[in-house]
Amino acid sequence: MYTIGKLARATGVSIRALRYYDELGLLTPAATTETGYRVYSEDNLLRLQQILMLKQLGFSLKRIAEVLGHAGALSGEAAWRTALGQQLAALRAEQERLRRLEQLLHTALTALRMKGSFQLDDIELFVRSLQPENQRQRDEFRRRVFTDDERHILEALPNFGSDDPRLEEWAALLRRVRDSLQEPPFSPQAQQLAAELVTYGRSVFAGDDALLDKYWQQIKPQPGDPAAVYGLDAEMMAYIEAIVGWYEAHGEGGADG
Amino acid sequence: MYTIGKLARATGVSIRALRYYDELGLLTPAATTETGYRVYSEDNLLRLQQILMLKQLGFSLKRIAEVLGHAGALSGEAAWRTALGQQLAALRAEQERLRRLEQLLHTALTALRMKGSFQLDDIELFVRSLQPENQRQRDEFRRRVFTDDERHILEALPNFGSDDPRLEEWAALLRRVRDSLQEPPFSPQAQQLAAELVTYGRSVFAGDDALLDKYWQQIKPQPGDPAAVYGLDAEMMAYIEAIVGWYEAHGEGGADG
DNA sequence: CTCACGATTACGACGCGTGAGCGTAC
DNA sequence: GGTACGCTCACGCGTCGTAATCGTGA
Repeated sequence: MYTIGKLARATGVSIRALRYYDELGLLTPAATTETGYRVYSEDNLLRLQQILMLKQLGFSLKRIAEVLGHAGALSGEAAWRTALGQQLAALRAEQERLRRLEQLLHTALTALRMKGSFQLDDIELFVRSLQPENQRQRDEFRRRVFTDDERHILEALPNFGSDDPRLEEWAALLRRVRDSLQEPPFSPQAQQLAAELVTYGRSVFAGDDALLDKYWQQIKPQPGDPAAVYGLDAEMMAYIEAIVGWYEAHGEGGADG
Repeated sequence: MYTIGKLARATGVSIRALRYYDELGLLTPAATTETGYRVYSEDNLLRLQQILMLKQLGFSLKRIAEVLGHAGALSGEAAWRTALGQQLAALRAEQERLRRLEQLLHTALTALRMKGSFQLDDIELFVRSLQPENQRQRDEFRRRVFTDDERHILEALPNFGSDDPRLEEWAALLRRVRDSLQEPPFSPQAQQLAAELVTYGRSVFAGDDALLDKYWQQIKPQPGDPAAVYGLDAEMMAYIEAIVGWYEAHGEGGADG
């Protein structure tokens, strides 16, 4: 027999919590004194320990009440397994949700690095692009247009929701491009950028210039259309083509397409 | 200029939510008519979009109020980066919490398979064993006692918090052992179990019988002491030694240690 | 006059923490 | 008779959904 205070000390549960469990009907004291004091029995202690265990496992009090039942009997192994399995499934779903949130945050940080600010549109674009349906469409498109080897390289491109360090580099690069849109393509600043863009492109496309070109053509939006790849709207792509074109015609590289 | 209903339709936010944001001071309408109608401006719309964006990213309304400030000005890129970074950190912490919860649930399921029920003790044991300090102690102990090669094998043992399918096998096996504790070691049932235990041990210890023995000696608790490895208390281990001993002396195997 | 739209007020959900104000046990 | 313990309200937290009841606009 325990008073509420003793039970609280014995189990580490607060007195308030014990009264709350009583109020919920989750843990009803075995008896009450004439003066209204709650009196807990050993059975109460056992049930409380089951409650605490399920709480540890992330069950809500309501679920605990369902699982333990009014009687307090553990309803048999199969029922336990079902309850635990459901909890596990719910937990996994929540983890999946958080994983997507994390991708979104990475996206936001990258957008911030690219533009110095970001808007709802940026986020919405990514919420959409993370939908399974869009992923499927994109994959299907890639399967039609690219060979297996090519897709292998494309899938290794820095992924927007990740914390791939190359993303930071790419964001910084694109930001400088955006800040240089007024520069004529032949200016030293623009040509410096062109050189860095070419280097970056080579590195992420594993030196496969032809694939880079093919990909570049595929993602080019119509003027005014939204960017197919974040940060690469028609204006930016046109400018990049201009400076890289000049770079390849006159610059140090002077090489292929 | 929008009435509350138009703004709601334009943004997908419920009227109730807009009124709530007003009440919080998070989104105050630009004006109010004499009759009390809220009137929203284009600036209000922009601010609402920022609010929605941050909500997408998992910010609480209170955090949003802090980040956006009373003025509504975005406080500069660095401040944004800080806010997003903090949110990312919080998100990661939450993910880590859920990962541990998942391990706990796996543990509970395994305990259930082993014993047909489980208690707070079972869970507490694992809560403790998942503490970083205990992990460190165990690692240190293993470094003292086992060679690098041996530790390589030990680390590949089925891990309790995982969903390694071998765990299921192990749990089922141990449960049958527990149910057979009354059987004499030479009974066919006990000998069948011994054979399966030996097979299982060989498979998870990559055939290294000597290491299996060494490990077995290390985890053997004093009689009455709690099990060092879940499910392997002194009684169980003594019984397993008895049946496997008989098996190796008289059974089909008839082999080493 | 109607009828969609606006307003305010308040309860509910979750799991208690934290008082306030009072009676009880030792 | 002190004081540690118990009791019952009741607010607060976060984010609205869901009435209920009433006034306004076209």
